[in-house]
Amino acid sequence: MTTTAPRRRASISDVARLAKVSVGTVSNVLNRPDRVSPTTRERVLAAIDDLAFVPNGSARQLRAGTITTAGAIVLDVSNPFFTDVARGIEDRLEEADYTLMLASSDENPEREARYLRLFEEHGVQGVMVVPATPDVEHLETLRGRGLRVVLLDRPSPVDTLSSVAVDDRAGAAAAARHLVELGHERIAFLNGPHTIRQCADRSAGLHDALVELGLDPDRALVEITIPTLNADGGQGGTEQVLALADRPTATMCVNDLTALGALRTLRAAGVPVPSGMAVVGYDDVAFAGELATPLTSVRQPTHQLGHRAADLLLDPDDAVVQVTFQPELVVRESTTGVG
Amino acid sequence: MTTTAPRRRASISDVARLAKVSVGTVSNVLNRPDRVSPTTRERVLAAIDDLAFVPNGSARQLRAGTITTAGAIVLDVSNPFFTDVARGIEDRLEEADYTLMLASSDENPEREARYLRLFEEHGVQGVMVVPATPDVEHLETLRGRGLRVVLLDRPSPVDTLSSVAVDDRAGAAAAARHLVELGHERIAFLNGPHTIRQCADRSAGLHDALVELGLDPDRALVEITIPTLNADGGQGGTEQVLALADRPTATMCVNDLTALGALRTLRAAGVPVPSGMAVVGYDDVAFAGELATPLTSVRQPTHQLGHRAADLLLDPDDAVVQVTFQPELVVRESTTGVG
DNA sequence: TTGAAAGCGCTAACAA
DNA sequence: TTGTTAGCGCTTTCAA
Repeated sequence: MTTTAPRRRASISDVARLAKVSVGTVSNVLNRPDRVSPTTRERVLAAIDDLAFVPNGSARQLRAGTITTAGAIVLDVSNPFFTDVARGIEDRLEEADYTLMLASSDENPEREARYLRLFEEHGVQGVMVVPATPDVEHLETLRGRGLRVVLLDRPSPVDTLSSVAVDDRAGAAAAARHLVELGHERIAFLNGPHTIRQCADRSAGLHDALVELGLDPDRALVEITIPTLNADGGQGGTEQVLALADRPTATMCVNDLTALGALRTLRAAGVPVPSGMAVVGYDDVAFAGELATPLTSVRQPTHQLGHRAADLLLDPDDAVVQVTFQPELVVRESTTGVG
Repeated sequence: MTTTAPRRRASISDVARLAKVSVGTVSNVLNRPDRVSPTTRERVLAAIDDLAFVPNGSARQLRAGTITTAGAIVLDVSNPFFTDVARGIEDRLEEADYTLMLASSDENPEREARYLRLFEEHGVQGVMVVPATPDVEHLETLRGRGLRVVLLDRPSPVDTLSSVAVDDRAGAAAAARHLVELGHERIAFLNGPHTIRQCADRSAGLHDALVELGLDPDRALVEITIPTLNADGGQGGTEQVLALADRPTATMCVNDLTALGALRTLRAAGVPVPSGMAVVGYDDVAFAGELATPLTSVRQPTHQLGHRAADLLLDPDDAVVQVTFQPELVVRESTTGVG
């Protein structure tokens, strides 16, 4: 084929003119073909083909008011945890013939706001968001304006917003209990800022468990705040842990990417895992079990999380529902050693 | 705050009425604030705030004709290779204040077509796509209609389309040479269908290298086609390799996710790596170096790939440019053993 | 079965 | 500086 110079997109009236019918008829061919006689329909379809006509979505939407598109904002698209969740969302949306616009806030509230605005401007049916801040007032406002809003991976702090979450306190507590049972009495926790709810909750879960087990958290726990929740953050955090005067014997990581960085750093420093330092991750991503030292991690039902979120977004009753899943500790050699 | 019942979104004329100005003035406040006197501007902004007015993107776009949004379609959002590429795209787009709509074709041409259509309907500035088929005619057509099109991770077969790619033949050839130098004379290749260009090219690169080294590809190479280019595919493919009568001594995988599945399967079967079976991956994703057996892999400049693609999409001259990056073999223990 | 026309919300040209 | 108005491309009455 020859590529023609880009020219104005054909519109419905171009089609109408070529097919010698009215625009209304073209629209009917598009939307209610049975109302059009076979012969004219044929003629119109031929014209559409001829002009390579693609209906203008903006115009359609402007007229119709709403569309079958939903938006999702996660903290980091390069984190397998979030892409697995996105996959769950997509799978559910596809059943309903909806499409997903996916964006990444990078844990930055301004980026989150920017995408939220973009989505709203484009009239999405609703948004699923992993909030970058504890504050969800802007999301309540959005809901007040008629958009569906579902909080992702975060229990709703208000009863006007639906949410789908995993019990982060329980997950972190399970990990802590496991470490204490193995005899660890001093634990480092590489965590993100507490403005991210998951981080705050996991920290609280650790605290709770330590107290419950009769340990003094102020003494048993060293929380190190890392700037980014990925391998680089894990590396930087681990360097700090290794420099600590009274070095902990175990490191708990806020997610598996962070744990990956931690393992890498420990290996480079010649610290054996788990005998020199036990390591626990969070998320149980696909590669966790295949690492040099298979990683003990807290598994979350990612796909289900996304699937359920999309389900709520599509709920015809627009009910407000809070769903909480339970995580599961998966024990591997990074805490128990070979065997 | 109290959540009010969802009602009709405020429009520009609602704002105008409340602020006692014309719609034109409201539009000016929004788009050319300096043309409006401070007092009226104040009044309009107050009204905007009052009504929680958000301009309707569809209407704006319908009027303006185009928007600062670009679309990208990759084969699989859960593959770190593609999310890293997406990250590169986003970073470049953000500089230009563009936003990205990301979608995943799952290697399915129909899904690709569906998203392409969605993007076009929504008037995106352009699309960056990793095509699911060798055929790019539909993309040329799209370009003929005035959309920017950049082929991602795939050299353009035509001179009307820009592309950003990595030399897949060279990457595969380097891996093959490495294996042959280590003494392997029978190599399994877990590959996807040749309808995916990367798969076809990597296969060709392997062939080339073997011939060049004086080996008979028909004897030295066993290509096994896997249905999905992920860990599950790698597992299934490896099971087939292990069942082969004349078992190869090395397995080359079309990507690292596939290699992950291969390593898992080999471990479960008690086959030591690399002494029982050498393994090579492709992409050199973040975890490749941290696996139980650190993975030899072909590194690609993912972030650059995306960054450059977005760059071409935004090019004011709309020039047609074909960019090819060179990959780099990263040798680790999955081929050389401990040491 | 088909056509005519109103109008979705916005921008931009022009007038006042 | 502000207001008026045409029109972007489409869907949807209502009439013919």
